[in-house]
Amino acid sequence: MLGRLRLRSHLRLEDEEALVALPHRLSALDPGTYIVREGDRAEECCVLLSGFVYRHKVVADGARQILSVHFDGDVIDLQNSLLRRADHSIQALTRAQVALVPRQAILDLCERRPAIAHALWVETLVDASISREWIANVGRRSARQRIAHLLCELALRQESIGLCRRPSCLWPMTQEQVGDATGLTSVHVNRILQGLRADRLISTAKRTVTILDRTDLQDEGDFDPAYLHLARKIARVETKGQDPHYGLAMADHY
Amino acid sequence: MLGRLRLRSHLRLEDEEALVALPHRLSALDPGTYIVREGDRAEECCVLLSGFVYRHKVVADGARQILSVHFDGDVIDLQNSLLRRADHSIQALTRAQVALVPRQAILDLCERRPAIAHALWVETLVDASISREWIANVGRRSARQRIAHLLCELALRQESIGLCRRPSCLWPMTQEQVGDATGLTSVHVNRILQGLRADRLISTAKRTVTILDRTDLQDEGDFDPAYLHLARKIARVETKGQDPHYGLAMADHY
DNA sequence: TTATCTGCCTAACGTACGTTAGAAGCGCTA
DNA sequence: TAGCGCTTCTAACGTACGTTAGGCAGATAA
Repeated sequence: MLGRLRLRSHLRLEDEEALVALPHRLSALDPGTYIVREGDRAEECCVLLSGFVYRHKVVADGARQILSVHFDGDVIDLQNSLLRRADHSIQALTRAQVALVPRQAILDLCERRPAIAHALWVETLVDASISREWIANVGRRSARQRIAHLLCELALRQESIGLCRRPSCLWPMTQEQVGDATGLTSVHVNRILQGLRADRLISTAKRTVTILDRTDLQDEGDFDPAYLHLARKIARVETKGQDPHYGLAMADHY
Repeated sequence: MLGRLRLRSHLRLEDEEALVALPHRLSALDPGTYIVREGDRAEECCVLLSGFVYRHKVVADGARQILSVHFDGDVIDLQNSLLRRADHSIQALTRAQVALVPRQAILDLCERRPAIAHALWVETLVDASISREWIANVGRRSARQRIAHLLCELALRQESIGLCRRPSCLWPMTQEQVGDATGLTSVHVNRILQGLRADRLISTAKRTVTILDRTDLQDEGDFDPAYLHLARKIARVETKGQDPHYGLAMADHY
């Protein structure tokens, strides 16, 4: 189960056993629960087993900025646990299950097994790459582009781990949360989403989006998946429009 | 000289010698020169010895978003060289000197010396932390806050490595570049800078800013230096208002 | 000196967003 | 079935920005 932390680096030896053997405790979280609060000194590192969580910061006037959204298998706070003082909060978006690993255990493991250190490092680099794309998204794109881009990212990331099947994906965010992720207000998010629906780009059902025209939506959102550093295989599948369980990722980096 | 890559992690043993011994070649760059272009497959990793560089992305309509600004001692593309395919460009802002290290040499060194791997990892984590702060800056703060925040960040980071002395710091960016970093237009940047000058918060001379009231500017910009993960020593000096050469950093994470 | 460039600055005008406030719908629970 | 809370949606109005289009000053060069 913990092995599901699916390190994407396919440098997988019997290092995997060492990972599964890490001491940890499981925890189930209700929506809205804080996993880490800005300013905390984290002693444990958190691996997300199921559900959605997001990171966020709060600025001067109380406005919130969502920094990233995570789901099954993501290691969600290497950042906070290695740098010690958390510079942002992490909160459950849906009901979620996490495994908490003592940070020292991870550090020791990294020291003993360079391959694992490398794999985790790569995870944080991809995470940073996504952050950079978000800077560009929020800084230089129109509201419609921002939301289309976010939709494409979440859909593709979910597909890459087999969390959803092709035209549809999970979309547990409220419009207010979408606004917090894109630097908009919920009112404006509503306007834009209606526009995307009217233009037959997406349709929404309860906690789910269906992307009616992938190519068009990617164009609308100026979305180029390169920044996700997914495997070539995924990219190929994408163009062929098949519908398997993907279950792999990350081949670009070696 | 290369030893100046001053890894901030003060976990410094004779690992330092191994770092200095890395094979590398030096290169001098004119302003505007590209070090890496989005989409490149980088074979070398770049350490900035002197001068300013910035990372950026270009979005659909040709607008540019600056993602970060770097100066002396920063390792500026671990990201691009470890993930192989560059997801953003890196460009010289001023005349600059860089050392180029073959990426394989770095990987080998990391494998042999976990302490170095750890130190570099921490660098990338701090880099990611700064990116997250920029998301919040660009997504949820007003134009005035964004610019004040950027000023505070660059000033403090320069001080932390002894690049400038207290009230003033280097400011080699044009107003257009400030706009590209904050998601604004150069016209509006000009308006805001004039406002900050009128309010006696800053004054500018050629390629230099003087921060007339640090506390006020930090308040204006909603700036809390925690996300830079600098040493406690710096934070202390800051409140006492002394004026030494700082020359250290990064103590939070162990 | 004039020429050219780049960066700074100004002004008039336009608009993609935000703000406020509330209604309508949808699931809970009782 | 009523009641509650949350989310979606609507509408009128306001504004912090962007856009366009220059003019001006300081550098560098011929």
